[in-house]
Amino acid sequence: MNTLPDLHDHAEGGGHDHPPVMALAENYCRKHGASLTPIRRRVLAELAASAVPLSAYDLTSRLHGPKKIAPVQVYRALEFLQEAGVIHRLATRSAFIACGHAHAGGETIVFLVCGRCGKVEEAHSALVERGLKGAAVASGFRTRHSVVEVEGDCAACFAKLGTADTGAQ
Amino acid sequence: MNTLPDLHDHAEGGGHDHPPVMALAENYCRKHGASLTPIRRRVLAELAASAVPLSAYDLTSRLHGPKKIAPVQVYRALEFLQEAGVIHRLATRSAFIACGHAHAGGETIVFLVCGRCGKVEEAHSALVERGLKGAAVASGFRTRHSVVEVEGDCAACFAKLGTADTGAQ
DNA sequence: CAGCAAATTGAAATGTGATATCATTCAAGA
DNA sequence: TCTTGAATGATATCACATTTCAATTTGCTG
Repeated sequence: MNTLPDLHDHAEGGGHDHPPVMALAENYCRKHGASLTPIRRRVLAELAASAVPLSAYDLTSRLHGPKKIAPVQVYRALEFLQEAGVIHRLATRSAFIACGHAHAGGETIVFLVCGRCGKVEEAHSALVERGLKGAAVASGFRTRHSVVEVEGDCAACFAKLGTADTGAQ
Repeated sequence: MNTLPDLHDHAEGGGHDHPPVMALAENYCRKHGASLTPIRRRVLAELAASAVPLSAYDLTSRLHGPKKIAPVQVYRALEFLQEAGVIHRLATRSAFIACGHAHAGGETIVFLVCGRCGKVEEAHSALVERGLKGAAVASGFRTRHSVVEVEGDCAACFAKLGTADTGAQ
């Protein structure tokens, strides 16, 4: 029931050992002659281990171990990881999530963001793609990329709510 | 050619005298026993007169006349105007635009944001609505609201580009 | 190995976006 | 007039992001 096509959870199977997104990152590095340096690896690992999006400053505090890490360093890692396609930034939250799925280039991702527990799942929708394309064409607009973020209650949180407050509107 | 249905420009017809959005705001105030105070009016007027989205701090600097206005006051005005539905916030820009169209409640707006000139137009798409609804239903997600922002080149900027850089990918 | 260039990291400061708190002013109604 | 609620003014602070430049590491290439 939770394995519908085109719908992915961000819990990474609860794995905090070596989640698939790590392999994706390593592949990217191999292909591009880049390197998954300690900072980048740690940032990605924290994101992959988190059930919810983390802000750059969340990451900064989680990463201060023996050596102190400044925000700018976290931002640099985040930039790299975004280019590698293994993390996404949620504009509505100013926060980041790891993403273990390989994305076809240019495909628009629909982020379903739970306003209660903060969890995010990704979805794809051919209808949304076509709708966005249509809107762009209608105005002669040349799309570079699209941001689609839906805020609401995830299934789990919705179920936890009493029937009060849930029905109307 | 530029009057296709469901497609609106934000130039407000170049009007900086008494754009339609002012009338909308006044209507809202009448209906809600609220008042379009000087600060609110000035913020809205600046937004209505601007061809591009303005940040809260853009507005703050434009508004400091005889009396100095602090950011928090601008944010309060922005909050009020958002509730009135006469301005929108662009999450991808952290900036605000005035909007002279009456929006049906709950309708998702597609913002087409030009990365070159900064201008924004609004569009609506039944396909996008249906796609988002479908994605939500597939995951048992209860939508509160959706953010859809498309970044690219508007028709005018696209036309200005040489054929170089414009064709492929 | 020496020397160089490019990539990465470290460090400090600053810029930008948004909110919290509390005191003051102002307008409308009892 | 008194009171009350809305709006404003002022200050501080939090949160998010970038600029700048120096130091270090890495991987060649001679």
